[in-house]
Amino acid sequence: MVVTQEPAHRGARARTRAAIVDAAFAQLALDPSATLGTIADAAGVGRTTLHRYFPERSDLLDALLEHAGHRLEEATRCARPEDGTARSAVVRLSQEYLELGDLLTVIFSGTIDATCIPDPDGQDPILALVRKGHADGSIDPELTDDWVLGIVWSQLYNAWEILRGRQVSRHDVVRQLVRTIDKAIAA
Amino acid sequence: MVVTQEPAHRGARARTRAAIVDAAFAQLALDPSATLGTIADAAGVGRTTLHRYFPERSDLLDALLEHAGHRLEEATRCARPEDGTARSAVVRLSQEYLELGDLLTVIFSGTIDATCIPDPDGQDPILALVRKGHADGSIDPELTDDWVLGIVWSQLYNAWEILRGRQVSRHDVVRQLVRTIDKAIAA
DNA sequence: CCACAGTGGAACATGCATGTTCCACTGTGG
DNA sequence: CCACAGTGGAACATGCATGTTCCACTGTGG
Repeated sequence: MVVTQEPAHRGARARTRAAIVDAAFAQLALDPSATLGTIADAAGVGRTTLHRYFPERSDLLDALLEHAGHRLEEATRCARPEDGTARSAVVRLSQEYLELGDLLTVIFSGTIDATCIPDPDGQDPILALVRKGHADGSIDPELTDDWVLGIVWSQLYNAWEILRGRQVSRHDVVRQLVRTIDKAIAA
Repeated sequence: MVVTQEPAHRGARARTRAAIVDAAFAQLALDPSATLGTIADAAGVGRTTLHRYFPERSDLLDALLEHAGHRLEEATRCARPEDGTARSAVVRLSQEYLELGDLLTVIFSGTIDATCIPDPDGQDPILALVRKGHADGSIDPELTDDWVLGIVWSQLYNAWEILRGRQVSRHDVVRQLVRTIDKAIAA
């Protein structure tokens, strides 16, 4: 019975790879110029092993980009962007994205270029919602699409920074994030 | 007639120094790990000259910190933080700070540590205003001091990014910045 | 016109991150 | 128990940013 390509070592390789990717997000969120050695240490693997999975730094960054793309897609799906007013969808989307944690910081800091993450639909899901919100009148017409997009991302960044820095309850941060974005973009 | 310590070369030295500091803000805003060579080029001086003014990278960063402190103080003074409600003062302060340009990006990105910039009064002027706003009821009591502070900084960062990236009128950006912060922090 | 401040290029030492190669070790599936 | 995938350390080459030294050049104030 043929299962997959690499029946035996698939588990180990996948686990090591995931550990490196996770550690990379964590370390690059702390410092965008984090060393490969630092990342390897954080992942609990040798630097040699890291290079075995990602021969060059850019290969690792590519992997982060791809991983980020999947996570964003998934989060977008969870937020059910089609339901209710566009404004309420933007708020729901923000909550989902907050779950992405360090990934937000890495995207926002420009360490990986999120504009290279095309949705399956081919465009930024938040931007699409903002346009819809301007059309259906649920989002402040005095604010441009770009500006509203910026509000969402910068508040997400802000929320995550507060969440990981000080000892604040996740619940309080989510409440304030939702409240802030909703107030700011409301028509 | 004794004027100052260095009558002749004061002008030249001061000008070169200022050019380096300005270029450093510009380049570090583009990339926090910008090379000293890049900064020297941008300043239109040789790398040797840069090292003559700032023997080590950290000396340059120290100078940026000090310069930022003065600019922030000046901007704070211009905003007349004592006038009107604390909320209106926060909005005025934001407008003044936006004038600081790349300095905002450099502070916000953590390239220089702004928490090391103590006001003459010994504390962050925005934070002081936020506390006052919570006391006088002009700022949303559902949002913590830290959160409101974060809103202001992240929106300033956002505003400056939009202003320097795309070709948008300063006027439109200021209008949206003021509107966004005012709406978000209003009680 | 001369002295001197200010400058920039060339050449160098140094440290450090990156990337590679090789080898010994470990654990697990057959 | 054996074969082999997976691993990590050691040792090395390389590139690049940093920091230093030295010297020739420029411009300006006296």
